[in-house]
Amino acid sequence: MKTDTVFKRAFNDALDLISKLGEGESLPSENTLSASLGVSRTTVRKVLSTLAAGGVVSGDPRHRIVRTAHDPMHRFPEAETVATAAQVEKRFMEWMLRDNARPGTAINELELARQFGVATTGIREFLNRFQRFGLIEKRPNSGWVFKGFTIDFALELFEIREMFELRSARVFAALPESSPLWRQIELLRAEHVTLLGEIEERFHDFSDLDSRFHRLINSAAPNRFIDGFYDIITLIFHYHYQWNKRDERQRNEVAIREHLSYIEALLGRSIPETERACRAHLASARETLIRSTSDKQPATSKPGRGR
Amino acid sequence: MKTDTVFKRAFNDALDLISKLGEGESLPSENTLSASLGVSRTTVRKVLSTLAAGGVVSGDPRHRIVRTAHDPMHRFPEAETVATAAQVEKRFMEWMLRDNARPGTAINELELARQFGVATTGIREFLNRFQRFGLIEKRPNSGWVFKGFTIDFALELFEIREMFELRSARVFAALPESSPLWRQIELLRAEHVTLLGEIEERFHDFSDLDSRFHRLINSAAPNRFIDGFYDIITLIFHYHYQWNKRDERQRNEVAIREHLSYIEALLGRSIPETERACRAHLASARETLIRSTSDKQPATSKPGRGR
DNA sequence: TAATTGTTCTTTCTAGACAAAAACCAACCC
DNA sequence: GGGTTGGTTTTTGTCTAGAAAGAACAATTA
Repeated sequence: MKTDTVFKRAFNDALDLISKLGEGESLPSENTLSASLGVSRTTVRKVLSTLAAGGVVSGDPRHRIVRTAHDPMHRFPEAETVATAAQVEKRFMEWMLRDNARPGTAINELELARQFGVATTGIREFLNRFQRFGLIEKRPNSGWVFKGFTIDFALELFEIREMFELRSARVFAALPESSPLWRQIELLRAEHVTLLGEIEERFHDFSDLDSRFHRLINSAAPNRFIDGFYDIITLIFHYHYQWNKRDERQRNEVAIREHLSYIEALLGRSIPETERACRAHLASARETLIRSTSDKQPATSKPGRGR
Repeated sequence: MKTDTVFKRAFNDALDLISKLGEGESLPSENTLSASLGVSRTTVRKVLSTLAAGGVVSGDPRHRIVRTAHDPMHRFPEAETVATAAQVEKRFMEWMLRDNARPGTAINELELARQFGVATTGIREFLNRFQRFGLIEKRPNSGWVFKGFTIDFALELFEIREMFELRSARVFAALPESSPLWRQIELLRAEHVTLLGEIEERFHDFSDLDSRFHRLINSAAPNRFIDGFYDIITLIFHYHYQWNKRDERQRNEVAIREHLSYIEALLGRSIPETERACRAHLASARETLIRSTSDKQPATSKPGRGR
């Protein structure tokens, strides 16, 4: 059966929305709500009827009115608002990065399903999508092998990343003056400067800024395969940095400064300067990642199930 | 329920194997058969008991003997020996490339399942794996959109392909004399020369040779992401050329000659020469692909299901 | 008549079931 | 005692089912 996480998240969002409205104010139409909550009208109607049943909005469908803006119904817990698929991703990344799974470990669909509390279908679907990240491999009729979050993985990842990023940076630096990207990168520079000023409190915010910066560079000449590759980078870094807090503030400060020289070089329209700054930044990012790879020997227990 | 395609293929292979043995000869052990048929011993035992029931081999398990080497039991039809997943791939590629699906077409899991005669699960699994090929895109809770086998796709594909192949070719040309790859590429050159001599009859064999050649180049410095990208190339070309027979003989002849100059350049250890030959080959391959892309306008009907 | 709500139909997501295939363990045997 | 076969257990591949979410169509209201 499908979970109703979409409904629950929409319901919570609707409560937020209502609390911004005053008491006695009228609600927007179902279509408008559908757009602002990002769900279908069917779900909006379910939310509205739940709200009406709880006495938060008044009855007339043509003219719904907010009854109690504050102290409304209780929200659904955060955990119930994420789809199974998303939860599987989170739990798997946790298993892999935080629990430091050994290279060569056999992945058992059934066991993971039990461990994560979902059906095997959900695990299979995730593993199939995750395959492209190069960290697992399938043995037909047998199962999956975890190849390990190793130095090799980091090196291969960064070899491609450097090729792609240099290519995009060169294109970016050669962009015509009329390109709207110049304005966007100046805005991003400002964001970097601001964040640097408040680095002590806000260093966690760098992760998102980093992703947006690199994706902006790539947007100079869009290529779906490069975009797809950046999904890998983003996912790995997102989870990796969530569980590797060592020197986080300092690492991020260094990275921001590297970004700033990189941006300066781009704004200076100098391709050699850009390349230098880009290479320097990627080299230090690579070092950070390598330092935390679990480069143990492959598990001594039978690797997978050989025939 | 699981299909028994593994058993049926193993059974057919076992018949082939037996026909190579004489009548009265004794069969290898279950373990040996398991290795040579590429299935588990469980499946081997099922095959053996079927064979015994059909009177093809004698009874004593410790010493099985071939009864009738020729005129044995009837083989299972080819179609029953391929797993559902593989059939879905074939049918989908057919739908996409041969039936020339329009860019923007919504992909309906249920409809495809009905059309292909499999359960929706099979379709979902395929689509999830196929997503990385950059030809489809997912709308959560809604469905998939086919982005089209367009000129843009071909251009983006070849931009990456050129980056990867030039990188690998440069590494290859700089390989030490002691590398075993030099011997391998000489063997491949010989295969090219042979095929060129018999091009009139054997031009279909080029597809496989092409794939092996490019994968050899890439093996000079293995990178899982490049390997993964070559899976895309291989799949696209495999199916594409199966349904685009126009000028096939001539196209392949040209490609073989290009490969040969490419190989000569590599054997000459000349990086500039190698780059030139590599670029020339990829440019003509790109032209071929572009010429056959379905570059129609996106379908005018609602693209996907917007909210 | 254009936007809004009501109703119905379709499709996606997830659980659950079950045979096929693999893996494991025990007995056997020159 | 290492290889071989006989049972048993575990896991994978695929189908079916059913509620949630989306989409389409009809009715209604201003």
